[in-house]
Amino acid sequence: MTSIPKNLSSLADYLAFRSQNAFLNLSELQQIHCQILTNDYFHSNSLVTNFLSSCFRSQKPRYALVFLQNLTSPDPSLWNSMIRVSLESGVCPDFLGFYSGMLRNDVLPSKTSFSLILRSCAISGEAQLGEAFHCQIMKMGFEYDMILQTGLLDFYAKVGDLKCAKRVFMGMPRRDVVANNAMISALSKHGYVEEARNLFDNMTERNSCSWNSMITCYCKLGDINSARLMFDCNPVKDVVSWNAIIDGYCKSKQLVAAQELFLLMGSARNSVTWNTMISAYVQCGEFGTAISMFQQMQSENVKPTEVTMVSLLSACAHLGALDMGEWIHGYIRTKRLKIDVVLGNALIDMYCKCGALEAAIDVFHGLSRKNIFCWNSIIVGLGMNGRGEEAIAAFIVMEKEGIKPDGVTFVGILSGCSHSGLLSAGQRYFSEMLGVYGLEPGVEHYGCMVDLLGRAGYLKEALELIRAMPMKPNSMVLGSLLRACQIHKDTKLGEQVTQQLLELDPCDGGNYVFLSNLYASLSRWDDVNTCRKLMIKRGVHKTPGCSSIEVNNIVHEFVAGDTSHPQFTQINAFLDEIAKELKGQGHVPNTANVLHDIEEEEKEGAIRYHSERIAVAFGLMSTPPGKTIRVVKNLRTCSDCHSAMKLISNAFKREIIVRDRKRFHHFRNGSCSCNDYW
DNA sequence: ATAGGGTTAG
Repeated sequence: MTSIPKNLSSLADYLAFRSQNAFLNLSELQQIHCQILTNDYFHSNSLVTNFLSSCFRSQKPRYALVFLQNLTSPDPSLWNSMIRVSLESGVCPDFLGFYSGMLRNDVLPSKTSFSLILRSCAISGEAQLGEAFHCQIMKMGFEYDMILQTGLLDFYAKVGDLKCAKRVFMGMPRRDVVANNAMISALSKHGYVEEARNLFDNMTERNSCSWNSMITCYCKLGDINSARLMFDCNPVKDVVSWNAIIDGYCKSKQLVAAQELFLLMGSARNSVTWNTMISAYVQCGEFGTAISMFQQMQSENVKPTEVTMVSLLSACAHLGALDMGEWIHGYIRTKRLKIDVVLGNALIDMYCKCGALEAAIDVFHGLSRKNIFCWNSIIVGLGMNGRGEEAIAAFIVMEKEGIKPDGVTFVGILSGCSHSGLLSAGQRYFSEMLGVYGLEPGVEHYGCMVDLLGRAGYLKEALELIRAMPMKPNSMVLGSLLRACQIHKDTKLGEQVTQQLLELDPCDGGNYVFLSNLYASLSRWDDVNTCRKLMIKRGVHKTPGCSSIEVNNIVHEFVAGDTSHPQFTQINAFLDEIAKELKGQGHVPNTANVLHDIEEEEKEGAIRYHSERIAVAFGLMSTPPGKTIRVVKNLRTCSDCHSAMKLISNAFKREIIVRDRKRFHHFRNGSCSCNDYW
């Protein structure tokens, strides 16, 4: 390491260089601190600002506070720099700490200090705190100038307090473009397009931001045509205008139009443009396209950001692509991207949905701040993976930390109880929702309860609950009941429910298959035929079962009956070998039996097994012994495959994790984490 | 001052 320069200008250069390329450790920060103090630092505000910013970039914001507390100057400008730096860095904007630090050190906050603090409150959504500061500003008797007023206006606009925003706006003696623009965005946030448009039309001066605000305003309302008109009329188009209209097309599901504009932009695209497109593809389920867009983005030297990572992680979560998810996590670390609540949540969700619970828990504990999303993701994830008790334990800790649960939290808790068979706990939490937490149960919570009761065999109670519901049952609720009928072999009720379900959701192929299987189990072949014909008549197709497995960073997909995999012959031979092995262990295959599986796949061509079995066979033959096999399936796994998997996990001494449509099965040593209860 | 991101039951 080179020694730290002594004179001010080379110290500044050194600092800029070091802090950009590496984390500064504490001793290096201390040495630089000493150098600054031995120099005439009062005349080098920019150097100090640079130093403070280095502290933040090196993730040692507390050292910045140490630095400031050693100053004796009553001048608030360095403190203001600190707040500004903290705002820019986005790491723990502890503006409240800085404010009290100023007071503790007898530094009188200036008007600028308050403006900055208001911005911090606006960005972090601290509505109450910001209002308190507003009162403080009035008490201190500051003269209201444009900057302060615009700050207040922006604060109220950002926290969504339209009334106060209007009051500040009206009270302004003069309104410049900035103020008008802030007001437009406040109005647009509440959907008042006409008022916003009025203001816009009456403005004497408009800049690109004014136009862009109107574009997003129309986009938010779904009026893409008016948005496009604004875009076309905008004489000062910039990247933001393009990005806004592209996002507008994406949000209204017109990806072709979005792609067209995207291509037109050429090299004018920035990272936001790419992120917009990538997230749009992820949201449409076109994960492959999203990933190749990411590669293209890199080849065009546009820096991926935290937002890019969030979208990609979401794609991994859907695909169950753990290897790629881990690669992204590594990328985040090497590029030192900031793991904030949103990115943290995306990581937690990805690991949970890939069945890597320990990794999810590690990320969760590593977050310095956790919001309701993070808690919900870990609670839902634990429940989904059959760890209901731990989900409840997490819920209890969450409460202790003062985070208020919401509807999603209860979906996680209740479904977790259901997956783990915790009947009484589930019932208790359901009743506490309204009684203790003041949350009105929604149809999704009733759905969870029907599932919980039904699985435990309380079919009558489940039916009563559906009758007593304040809303109409949807297909999820009836589907839960149906599943319970199937498990507990109540064919009579099952038939009734299926009929209802068919009326409610005539396009869901799974329902027809269930009904057909139900009739078959009663040997009512005429009804089986009628049902099949009805399916054909209505043009309903059953989603084919599809399982994927990631081997050496390549996702292999298997569909029953599809022989296109290059190693088809070897896989098929290996499947026979497995079947022999299973037979030796006393497993009686029941694939010829159409009785009990809602979503049994067609047994076509040369492949006689469900897709998950093929994927597992491929995994066994192409990965080293002892490696965990992870398979993702789009439908629910059938009971025959389920019992086969248990035996395979034992015979081949492998942990097999199958994520089916609804939950995880962790097969190990001949048993499954779901306790055969799914 | 304007653009891009996350959790939900069968």
